[in-house]
Amino acid sequence: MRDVATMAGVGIATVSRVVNGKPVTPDLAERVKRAAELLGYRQDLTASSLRRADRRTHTLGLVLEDAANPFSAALHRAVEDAAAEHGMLLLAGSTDEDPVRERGLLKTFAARRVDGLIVVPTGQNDTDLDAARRAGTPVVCMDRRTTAPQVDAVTVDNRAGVQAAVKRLHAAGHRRIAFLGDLRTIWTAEERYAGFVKGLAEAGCVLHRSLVRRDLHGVEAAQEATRELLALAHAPTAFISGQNLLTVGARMALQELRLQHRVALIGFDDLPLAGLLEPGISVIAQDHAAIGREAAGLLFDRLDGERGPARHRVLPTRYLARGSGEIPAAEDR
Amino acid sequence: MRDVATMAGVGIATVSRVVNGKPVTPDLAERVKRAAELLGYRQDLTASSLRRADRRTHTLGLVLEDAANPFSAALHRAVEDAAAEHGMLLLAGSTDEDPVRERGLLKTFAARRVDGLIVVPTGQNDTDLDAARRAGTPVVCMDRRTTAPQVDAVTVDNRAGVQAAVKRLHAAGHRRIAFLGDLRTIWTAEERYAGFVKGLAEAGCVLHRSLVRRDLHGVEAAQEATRELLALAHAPTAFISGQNLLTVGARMALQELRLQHRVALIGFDDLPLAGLLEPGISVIAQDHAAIGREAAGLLFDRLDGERGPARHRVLPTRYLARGSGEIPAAEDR
DNA sequence: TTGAAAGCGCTACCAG
DNA sequence: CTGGTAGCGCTTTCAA
Repeated sequence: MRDVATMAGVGIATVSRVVNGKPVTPDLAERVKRAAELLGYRQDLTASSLRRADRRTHTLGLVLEDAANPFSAALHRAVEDAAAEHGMLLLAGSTDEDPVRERGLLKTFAARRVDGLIVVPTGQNDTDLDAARRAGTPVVCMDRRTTAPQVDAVTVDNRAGVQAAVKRLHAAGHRRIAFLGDLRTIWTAEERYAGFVKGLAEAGCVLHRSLVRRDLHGVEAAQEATRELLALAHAPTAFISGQNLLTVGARMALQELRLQHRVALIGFDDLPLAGLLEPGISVIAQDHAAIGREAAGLLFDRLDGERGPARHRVLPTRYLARGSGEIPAAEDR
Repeated sequence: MRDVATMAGVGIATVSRVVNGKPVTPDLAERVKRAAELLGYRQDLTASSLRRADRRTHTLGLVLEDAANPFSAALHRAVEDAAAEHGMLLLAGSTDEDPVRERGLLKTFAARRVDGLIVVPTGQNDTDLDAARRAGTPVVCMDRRTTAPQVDAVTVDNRAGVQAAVKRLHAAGHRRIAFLGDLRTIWTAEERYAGFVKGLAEAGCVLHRSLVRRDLHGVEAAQEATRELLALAHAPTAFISGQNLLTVGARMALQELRLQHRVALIGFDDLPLAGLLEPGISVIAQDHAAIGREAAGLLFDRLDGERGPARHRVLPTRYLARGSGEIPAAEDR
């Protein structure tokens, strides 16, 4: 920049003004631009934000469960688009539900002075989230809640979604409904299970503890659990799966045993291609784009100075009937 | 940091040494740490990299086609893991195949002084990639090649993959094979088409221009094209689809017409759940993790000082027979 | 081993 | 409107 100033025969401050589009005599501006071009000048945003009064880096930190999971990917893209509208870029990282990794990400994001954080929290690090916020970095939780104060969250109505699904299954005659749940440390896993319990209770249906399998993580765990449940003397006639990979595992087990047309299955969160299966997988779908957009919105509020207590936006789920959730209970069994 | 120094009664340089783990008398180090703790000191990596001799930001720029696409997501995660091993973080953005967006991303990544770039290039910005490299930022292309010099690339053997698929279909009696291709600006789309042409030629099979549909982008375009092809007087008995979303669209059209068991389909790139469909979708699969890992490896080489000409790593594809590619040609038609 | 001081590239302030 | 100058938080000489 100094070189550009020298070459253009102007002060260094003028170059800065030109680069930042502040009012400068056209003649000078032209000279500066030419010099910048000739010298191959490249603006340095890191130095700029260091000196700038607001110290903004125009960077957001995004903490996901696993960037490779289609669910996380959809959130990522939604946040990216919202961020781009505000001229912000995303630093992203995956936790794999490991609080140590989460902590590491939060720390390095903080050290890089991100303007804000959007986090899918593991649920075992609430103090770190609070610490980040106290240090001046607004934090918004996405997909899950947290207990940290002044940390906003946007989630879907997990309980209501599962509850409605249970009612449907009950109405179709199912009395032995199994539940597959993700790690109990995950907020949504607990919420969805709560919805399951509530749904059964409202339907006046018995909750068979032997048909509940929680703390399952990943396709294979669900597949194995489903196999085991189906081998039971009084096997379930329907399954509710609390996460997308678990749904895949459950369906794989069902197809292994050629039971996909006889045993009902409703999954939480949609899957690509779910509609092309025979029968299609019925799901409790969430609007990923809306979740990400809303989370970004809450964050930008905070960046604009909002100082109130934690806000919690709850988005509705939508049931997509594709067949697997519409299988009636077999007469006997 | 100055405050910490004052409080600990040491020089500011000593605090820097402690923070960076350089040798300091244990007694002093202890005092510094305590002061830092008390004052809630948080390291500022942006300022640090500004002053540091190597000027490294420990940040990589990742330019994807669409962060929400499972393919991009898998690459993202693979690169993230490799980056994390080297203590690097990822700035990521999507181009949607728009060279203007790509250019914008490259520019802002450069302004943020990323240490290196891993790019899935739109193919319409090769000069910008070269410009980045000339400015001192090593660039590696992932999934696609580029003509820019000294820009490494890691791709799969697209031609060989499609070629082998064509041969399989031909051996199964297919003589009217359709091809669905993505935007022709995309390098892989052209390569895959080249493989299609070569495969037909080697099999001594006629290339029916009317069965080739290129420049398709997204599920719906492929669905519509597939419908049209199937409505032809001499409809194809088999389809090869050159991209994952196109495969989905093709399969949707096939199922609409209940032809999924009669018309063969082979897709390029695997899809989640593809194995659960009836029939399963046979695909030419690529190892996303390997692609990402390899790309990161090439980049770290460059960061370690490698100055040679562009290197191009070609990874093999693997054919996954799941049924849809094993459907023989109907006797008549 | 330590501390003082210079300065990374930039913006903010102030005097002209 | 413009240029000089101070200084963002840090690392790196360099001398003690």
